[in-house]
Amino acid sequence: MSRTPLHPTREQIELPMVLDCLSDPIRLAIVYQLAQQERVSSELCCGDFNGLAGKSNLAYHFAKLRECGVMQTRVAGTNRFMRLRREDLDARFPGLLDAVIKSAARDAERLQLLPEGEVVAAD
Amino acid sequence: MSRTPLHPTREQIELPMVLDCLSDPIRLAIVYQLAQQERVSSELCCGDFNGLAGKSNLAYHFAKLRECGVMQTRVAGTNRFMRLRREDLDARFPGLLDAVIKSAARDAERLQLLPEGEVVAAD
DNA sequence: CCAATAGTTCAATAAACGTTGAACATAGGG
DNA sequence: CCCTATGTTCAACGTTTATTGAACTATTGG
Repeated sequence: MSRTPLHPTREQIELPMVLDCLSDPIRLAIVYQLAQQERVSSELCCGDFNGLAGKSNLAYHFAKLRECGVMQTRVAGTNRFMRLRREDLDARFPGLLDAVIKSAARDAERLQLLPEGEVVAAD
Repeated sequence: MSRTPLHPTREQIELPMVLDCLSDPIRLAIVYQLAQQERVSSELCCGDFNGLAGKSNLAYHFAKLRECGVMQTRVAGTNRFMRLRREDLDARFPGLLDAVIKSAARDAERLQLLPEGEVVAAD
């Protein structure tokens, strides 16, 4: 349980897999929160998403996001820190991630993107 | 079988549904071919996609693309003509469709986007 | 060393999905 | 009016998916 898990190389990232990842509401919320976090260039760990679903369900979605190349996991002690693979995604699919995040942000309430009554500063 | 089928309004189009639509290789290929056709501002009918899958399978995917608001179907005689709902999609999710189409175009071979050995002129 | 914390893995379940072929509906041409 | 071409609908199927709780692993702090 200790080694950092496997991630696909940039070239192995496939468009349909990424779109499928982003099409799930829970995974979209995870990605959205990771994107918010990019602004302060820091990472989030599993526990930060506990509002979205149960632990084992989250682990399932994390694995999918990892396997599809959407995010990266770094192991540190008992924590896993994750971040978007922004560079790789932008290189493979220019403009895609931004379009998805922006579209999601517009529909944030409808999509229940934030766990509790969290508020995000406007751009 | 004669009336033009139901389509969601622009506002009813949901991001996760659209992403899910585009995440299926056959549907992505359909959308890709429709996007190519936009250049000559004309439509395609069901038969034009026969290279991608069997008829009933295609009908299934067409229905999904319609229900999710990705494309529109117009009935004319024994034919159904379809086109992308470009304006609606661009209004709801700016830049998304273009990013997907462009990314798909880059990986056209890998994704087997064109039925037979078809060739598309470069941009 | 023990207990608590942080996550993963596994097995089980129900629902959704993609694919198939057969039957059906409709319109148009001889 | 029939025959054909074009698509849709339906039932069946096997597969994949998301979700759950329980068991497990690993690390840290006392």
